[in-house]
Order: sequence, then C-alpha cells, then structure tokens
Amino acid sequence: PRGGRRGHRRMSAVAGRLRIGELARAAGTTPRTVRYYEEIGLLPSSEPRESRAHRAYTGADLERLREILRLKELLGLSLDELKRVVEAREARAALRAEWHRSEDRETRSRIVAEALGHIATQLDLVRRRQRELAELEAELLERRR
Amino acid sequence: PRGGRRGHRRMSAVAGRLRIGELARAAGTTPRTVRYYEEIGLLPSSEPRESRAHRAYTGADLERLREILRLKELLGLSLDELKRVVEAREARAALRAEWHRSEDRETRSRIVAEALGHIATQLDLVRRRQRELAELEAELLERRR
DNA sequence: TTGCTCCTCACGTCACGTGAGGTGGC
DNA sequence: TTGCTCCTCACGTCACGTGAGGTGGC
Repeated sequence: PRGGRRGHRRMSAVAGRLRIGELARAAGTTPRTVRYYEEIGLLPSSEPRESRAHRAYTGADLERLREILRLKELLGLSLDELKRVVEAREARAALRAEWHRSEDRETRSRIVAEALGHIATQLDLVRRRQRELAELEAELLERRR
Repeated sequence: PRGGRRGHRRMSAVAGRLRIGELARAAGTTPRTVRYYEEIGLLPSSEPRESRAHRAYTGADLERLREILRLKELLGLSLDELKRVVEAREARAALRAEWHRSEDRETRSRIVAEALGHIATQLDLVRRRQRELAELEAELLERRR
C-alpha cells in the first residue's frame, strides 16, 4: 500500500532532470525569470536543444540559480554584476584545476590570493549590509520603547 | 578671515530649504528619483508650487526620503509596499495625538497594540534578512577555509 | 551677464509579468 | 485521449535613466 493508485504521476521527468517549472518553484522564482536569465547569458545551461524542445535542468543548475537569486536579493546586485560574479567564479574553478597541475609555488600562491580577494569582496558587502540592518533593528527597538 | 572671498555662494537657498539636487545628493539618490516618488505620491511634500517653480525641501523631508530608501534597499520593499508603510506611519502619528486626548484606557491600549504590531512586522523582516546574511557569511567563510 | 541647477515632456532601459496561440510529454 | 506544462513571440509594467528644449535664482 504505497505508490500512487491510478492517475498521472506528474513530477520529475527522466533521470532526475527538472523541467523549468519545477526548477523555478524549487528556487522560489518563475519560469519567465529562468528564461530571461538564459536569454542574457546568466544561466547558460540547458544545453543546445533541438528547437522548440523542453528545457531540462540538473541539481547543479538548481544550486546555481538559488545562489544567483540569493546574491541578488540579499546584496542587491544587478544582473550585470551577477554575471561578472558568476564568470569570476567559473574562472576560479578553472584556476583551481591549474593550481592542481602546477608545481610552481609562486603560481599557486598567486591563484590562491586571487580567489581570496573575490571572497573578501563579497564578505565586505555582506558585512556592510549586516551593519546597516543592525542599525535599523536598533532604531526599531528604540521606537518600541 | 573666514567666509568665502568672492565668487558665488552656491548652496542651500533661503532659510535652510534644500533644492532637489541637494536633497537627492544628501539622501544618496538622484533628482529624477525624487520627482518620481512625488509623482506616485510617496513623497507628497513640496507644497503646491506655482507652476514651473523650483521645489524646496526641509530637513524633515530629507529624513523621510532617507528612511524610504533604507527600507527599500535593506528590506527589498517595492514602492507600493513602501507607500503602505509610510501611510501606516502617518496613521500612527495621528493615533498618537488621539492617544494623548483620550482618557479611555481601552482606547489607549488598542492604539498602542496596533503601533507595536507594525513595528513587530518590520522587525521580523529585519531579522529574517539578518539570518539569511549570516548563512551567506558562514558559507563564504567556509569556502575560504 | 554668465553658469549652474532647475523645470517639464517624452522616449529608453532593466527585469521581469502577462496573455495569445500553439506544441510536447507523462 | 485528456490535462497539464511547456514553447515562442510580443506587448505591458515598474522604477527609474537620459536627453531635448526651455526657464529661474544666486
């Protein structure tokens, strides 16, 4: 007595691939937004489809979309800025591979330094927001007296 | 030997009133944004001018604009939501006057309860953002290893 | 008088929302 | 086969940006 009786089993498609509506819902957004991000190259994803075919996404795509939306909402980044962040992140992934191949200590430390720089930039933004939110919270508490 | 030599003294106009450019700069935005907020009724301000006259603002207008921009940026509120927040805040100011006039204890506590409710709503939003930012910070720190 | 800053249209842009009309997969 | 969900235009909307052409105040 488990497993659905009759009726359509309407969820994920083949092999854990997500359809655009499932992806959007899981990420807390809409299909239109996903298509728009693809259009401007923020989600390159969805490998070349034969025209008019449905888009299919992986769990990695979902993670990426969630991360993008989070940076957008929490840090207030524009899609243009997000594009640069995403590209920098991909560049770092490529560099990491290079790091593994390289024996040169100087090359290695240069790569690490650059990665740390990117993270530091984002941390600065996060912390500024945290400070501003703390101020706002303090004022609200004050007003509550 | 203080006070400007010759040249134009080009800052605030009469009696501490701000021009739109000064207001915008002080609030960290643009004149266009100020005009747009006035257009949609978010900044009613700038009492009826004879047509084509320049707008003039007070320090209170500046405070109000700053507050609006802060809620918009930190909490991600739309202008429509901000309008409601501002209206609620004005309603509270009116209620406060009523509170002072009223002798009835029940009326008084009802007014206070309502005001506390509004503040609690905003505090919830602030704290959710804080939690999300803390998560993001933790992940960045983790990634930095 | 000269320079800014201001004024009002009005069209452009960014980040999507919302149908219209049609096709695809459980 | 029936229902959803998907597809691609394409126009609408929100929150401004950006000139164009003109007027106002220190």
